[in-house]
Amino acid sequence: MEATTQKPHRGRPKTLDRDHVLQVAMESYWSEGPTAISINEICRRAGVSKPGLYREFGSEDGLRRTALEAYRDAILAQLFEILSADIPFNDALDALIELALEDRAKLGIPAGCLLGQMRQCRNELGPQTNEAIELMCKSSLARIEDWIDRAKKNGQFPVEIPTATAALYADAQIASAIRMQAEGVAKNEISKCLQWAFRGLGLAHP
Amino acid sequence: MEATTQKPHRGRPKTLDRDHVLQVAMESYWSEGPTAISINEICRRAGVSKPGLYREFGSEDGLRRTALEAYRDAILAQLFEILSADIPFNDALDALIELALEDRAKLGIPAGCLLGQMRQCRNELGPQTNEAIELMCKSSLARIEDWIDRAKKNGQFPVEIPTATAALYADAQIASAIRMQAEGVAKNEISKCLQWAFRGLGLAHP
DNA sequence: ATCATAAAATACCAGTAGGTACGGAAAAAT
DNA sequence: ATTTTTCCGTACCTACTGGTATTTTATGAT
Repeated sequence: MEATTQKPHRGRPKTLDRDHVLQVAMESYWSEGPTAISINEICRRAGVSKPGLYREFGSEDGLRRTALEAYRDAILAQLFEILSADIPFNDALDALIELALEDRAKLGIPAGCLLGQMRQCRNELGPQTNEAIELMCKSSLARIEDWIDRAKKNGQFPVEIPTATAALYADAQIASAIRMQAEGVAKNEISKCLQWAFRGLGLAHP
Repeated sequence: MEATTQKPHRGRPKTLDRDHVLQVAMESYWSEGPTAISINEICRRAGVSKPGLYREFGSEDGLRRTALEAYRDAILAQLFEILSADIPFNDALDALIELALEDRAKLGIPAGCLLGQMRQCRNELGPQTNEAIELMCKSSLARIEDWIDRAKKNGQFPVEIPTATAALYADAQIASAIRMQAEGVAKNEISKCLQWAFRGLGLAHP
């Protein structure tokens, strides 16, 4: 890449706000389901014309993929940060739980997890989106594995538990908590569930 | 109800095979997603005309609701049977795990859980379907609670754990296992996850 | 001033969605 | 034989889907 955001200084200047469209698309897919919103509706909500959107993202598949990448950068990044932080395992676990259970309404962001939603209707999504989903799932899992391996080295996680399976387990538990939260289950109940879940791994968690 | 399946003995005899249509609809919704299949496609697959289908089920919402009820009677019934069986808690747990992890491909039935799928895209479904979903979720949860309460009485489950939350937890764990299975995770890995999950409740499970 | 370029948006495309009006056909009742 | 009742399916409706051809407009380069 030589000149990414460089102005091409020729032709009609573009007025389409790419980031705004992406924000609208991400929130729409996130809050109402990745297959529940049409391109037309996104254009309406973002205040852009359809050809404009197609010029920018190529296709519905391209838009969904890019929206998912925006979700990764805006939301999943927080998760990744906790996972890679150099802090005690239990502290990270607490931070993860706090992140998963934060009050979405108060923050003005949708409930649930866009990646989780897309993961569950992969067959309804295009190849680009599917590729992005797979990449992100693998990346997330790898980060969790790395997190667990580091904890093992520091004697904060039982070494006899296979890392890969434990990562799968942790991922599932967090996803489960987020899903419960999106369904309206009380925060303290979800908290209890997470405690039980991680106690099963043989951790001493207050 | 006085004459439910009684032949009305008048007018043109119906040729539409209601059960066949329901079977097709259930499997289609189940394997490809409750919002991924159109009425037209179901008609094609079932070999019935659209007005015929509408005569029988009233609307798409009605068909989805009825298909979900068929799923309850055909599939969830097995779960309910285990939950209400008069057997030791750990035996029931084993049976549940076995049911959740049975080889779907070998049985010729789709992976995943139709109720779980519908639960997660409720906002895309109609009022009838939503009502059925809520009823089934509540009913399932009540059966799990009853199961746990019986185990408590027999000293097979720690009484200090609140039944309602434990039921929520158990439900989430089973759903999680089914989801993992549908994603292609190896059976023994899911089995390990379930072991950890239920060990967290303080049960002595081999 | 003119030309090349790139982005704008209207208006359109074929296909399909959920849903129905309607005339025909098969049975029982008259 | 005719009527009544019920179900059949073709053909159609409007609305909307993802996607695009086309013309207009705004800029920099000549």
